[in-house]
Amino acid sequence: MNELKDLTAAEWKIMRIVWEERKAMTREVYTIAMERHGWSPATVKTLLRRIIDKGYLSATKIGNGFLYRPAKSSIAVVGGAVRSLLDNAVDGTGPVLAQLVETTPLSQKDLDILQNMIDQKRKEQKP
Amino acid sequence: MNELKDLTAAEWKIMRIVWEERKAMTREVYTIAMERHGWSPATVKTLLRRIIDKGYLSATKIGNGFLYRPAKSSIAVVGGAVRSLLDNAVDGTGPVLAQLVETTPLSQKDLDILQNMIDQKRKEQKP
DNA sequence: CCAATATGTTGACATTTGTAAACGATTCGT
DNA sequence: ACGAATCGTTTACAAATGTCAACATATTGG
Repeated sequence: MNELKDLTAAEWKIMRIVWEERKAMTREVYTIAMERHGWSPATVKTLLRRIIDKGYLSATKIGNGFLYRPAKSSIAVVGGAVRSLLDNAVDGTGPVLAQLVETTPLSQKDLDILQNMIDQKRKEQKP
Repeated sequence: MNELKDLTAAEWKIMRIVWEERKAMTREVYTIAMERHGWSPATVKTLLRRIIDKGYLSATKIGNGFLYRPAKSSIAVVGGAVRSLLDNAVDGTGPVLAQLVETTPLSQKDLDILQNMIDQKRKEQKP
């Protein structure tokens, strides 16, 4: 319902940290962001606030500050972003997905999952 | 070699038009952009110049103006953008790809292409 | 050849994004 | 209870992006 504004490049990096930690306080986030991107605590604080505003993180007050947790799974958000990019694929999503599968390292298990997904899709299409 | 700067949202829309037309002059592009997004010719001109600067379009002078053509295929550019997004998928690319296949409408042909890609991947993995 | 038309270029301006310091409120250690 | 450490909030500012008008120039129809 709520129109989610897209994440910016810097915001993605912060989201990734929170997704990895599953939940984290400001301190945790900016410690990691410091090592990983050399960002100052102030920068991280600003980004966290903006992400909250966009609705990708939820925060609950704990003691001094907040505990942040993802408002949506990374699969959902990344998947959504990718899907919106795929709309730019003039030659169709098929070829792009193929190129992706081709150039991405996938485990045997990943391949099985994809295989199943495709088989199922096929059935649904022939009722 | 040349570090391509990312396209912005508005630039993607212009690129899509040129990819569709395969080649086009300014007039063509902004006529379509006008219908599709309500953009003024001036806006389109600016965007075209910026995209040229970023290296996603090449232009050859023809008569009064320029003939633009994509410097790279949409599959390559879109694929690249998607791959870079997938790096944000904490849970692994496998699940995201699965979710994508699941939620994207795919033609029978698309499914075949994917099927092939997967079969091939499997072979490569069992030497 | 000249007026009408179409193009590229330049300049502009509001908004968003990247990056961060400073300040005031809050909490914690002792 | 009080000073030290921490947090969130406010403010700032340069760069990038979204949008576009004006102008000088090139092209073309008559």
